[in-house]
Amino acid sequence: METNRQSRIALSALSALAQEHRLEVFRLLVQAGPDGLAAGDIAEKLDIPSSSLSFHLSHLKQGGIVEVERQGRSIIYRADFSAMNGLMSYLLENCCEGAGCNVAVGAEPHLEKEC
Amino acid sequence: METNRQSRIALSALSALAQEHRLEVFRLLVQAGPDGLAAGDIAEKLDIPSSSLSFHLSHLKQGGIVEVERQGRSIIYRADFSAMNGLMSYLLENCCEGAGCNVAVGAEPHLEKEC
DNA sequence: GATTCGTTTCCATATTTCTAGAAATATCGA
DNA sequence: TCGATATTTCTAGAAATATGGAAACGAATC
Repeated sequence: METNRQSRIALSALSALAQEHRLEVFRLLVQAGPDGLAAGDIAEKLDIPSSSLSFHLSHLKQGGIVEVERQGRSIIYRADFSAMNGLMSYLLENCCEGAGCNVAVGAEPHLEKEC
Repeated sequence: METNRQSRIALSALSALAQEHRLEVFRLLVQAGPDGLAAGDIAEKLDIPSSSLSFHLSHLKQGGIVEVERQGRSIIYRADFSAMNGLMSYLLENCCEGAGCNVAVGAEPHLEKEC
């Protein structure tokens, strides 16, 4: 089984997102945008015990899809959009064997692409 | 914890992808395009025992990211690109609180979007 | 209707992941 | 330095997931 670097990265990003709490956290961070959110704010908004949240945040960090920065006593988490791009590219790599197919691909309906 | 329909769908798609074998299978199907691949072909290409592969294929089907069709004795699997679009939209919903931010989003570098 | 082929289901086992309280760590203000 | 605040690490038990051989199944062929 070939487990190259790229697939390990994609796998850890996907595993990071594939959990109820973490998916909620990530979407919250997407919505928060560049300002991000402190761990405590996330815990409060989603009503998750801090130790559980910390477990999940470290998964998201490990998965490379959030960025972390200490700010005083707080620790700020931010969604990493470029990692999302990378993940998508990997998933759709060599789509349709490079044949000029008409499969719609993109984040929004109007973002279609021949691949 | 709000577990609505959309988040359950996204979660099952993500869990489907978040496994080494299944990620490989999905990418193989993406590359195969609209023709898809028979279960046996996948098993052979990836060298996975048929019972294990069947377990994983049913996960991918359950996750809604592949389509299935019987064709004679074979069972053909195909990547479901529209499900991928839906997943992406959900993940990036209300990005940056609707503020005109400049976060790059899309499957490929040139597919950027203000969200 | 018996046989072969492709695939799935069943099963027990092995492994991974999740949970949250308690304790530890780091930062700040008085 | 002390106390309050914010967060992480440690822990072990519970729950979920992965594995692959054997048996069962359905569709085609003889």
